[in-house]
Amino acid sequence: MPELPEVESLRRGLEKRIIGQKIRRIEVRKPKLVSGKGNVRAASAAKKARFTRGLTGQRFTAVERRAKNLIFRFASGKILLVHLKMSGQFVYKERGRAKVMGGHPIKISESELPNKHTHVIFELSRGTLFYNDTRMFGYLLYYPDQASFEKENHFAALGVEPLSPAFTADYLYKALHAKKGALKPVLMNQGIVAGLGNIYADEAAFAAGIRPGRKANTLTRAEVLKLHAAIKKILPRAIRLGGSSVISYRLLDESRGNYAREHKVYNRAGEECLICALPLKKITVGGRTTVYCQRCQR
DNA sequence: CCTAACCCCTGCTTGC
DNA sequence: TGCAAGCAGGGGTTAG
Repeated sequence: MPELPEVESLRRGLEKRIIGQKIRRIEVRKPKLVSGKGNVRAASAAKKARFTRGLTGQRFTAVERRAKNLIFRFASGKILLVHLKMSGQFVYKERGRAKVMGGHPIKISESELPNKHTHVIFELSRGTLFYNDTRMFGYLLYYPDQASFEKENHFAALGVEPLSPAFTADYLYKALHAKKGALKPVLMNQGIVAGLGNIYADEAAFAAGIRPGRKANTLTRAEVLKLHAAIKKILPRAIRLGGSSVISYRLLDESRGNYAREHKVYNRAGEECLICALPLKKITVGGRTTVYCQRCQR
């Protein structure tokens, strides 16, 4: 489940590989994924044609990230917005043999693509970009220009970027104290902090020594400071390691991110707490599987 | 104003 | 061993 560090890692890989390249051909195998919300089957064919026509021949100029969204910009001003949701992934394969780019040899994948989970294929100048998505919750949205992108205002409900200066301990304190519910749903609320998901919410809560189920408005100033510092420390570390590869998340070259091996609680229910050795407890908070240490987290 | 439930979808896990 | 039901999960939407 790609969260901010995974999407950011992917963004960096995409930036390195595809900027400057042109889209030669597009094959949309699952029109639903490029049809936006409220899609009716009848509208899908038209949306697919619009998507394909609109982006064929376009040259990539930038790859940006907002929360867990990827924003591809083109020389013409056109825009492609992608959300990977649960299982979306991009894989890029350079045509021909491995060659050195940016000082690193490109890893040639062993897997065969396209496969049954490949829903959109972008043939680029020098290679092929595959969009795979097992659960098909993800989507790719095409905007003909900046104006239409802004008009749709897809990011209207998003809160601050946790790695931006706007995300201060004070901001977090106020947000937490404005809520009556548990801590974890607040951390995962994209309208408050944009980009945290199940993994990093649990990891941050552990690092701060706070139970995910604690009422958000009972956190002290000191606790919020620790939580804020934990988020500011964990996310860059995870990005540096390429994110957490659990389930289907892979980097652009299909390699795995290395942050999963540093998880202290996520996916470790029943295993020993790395601090006190007590078995980690698994509960549900806000409808999400949650793991924490009953002794180290208060 | 909030929270809980539902939904989208497939693959893995569990239980019989 | 096989199969069906259950579950997971981001996040938008709907119901309560």
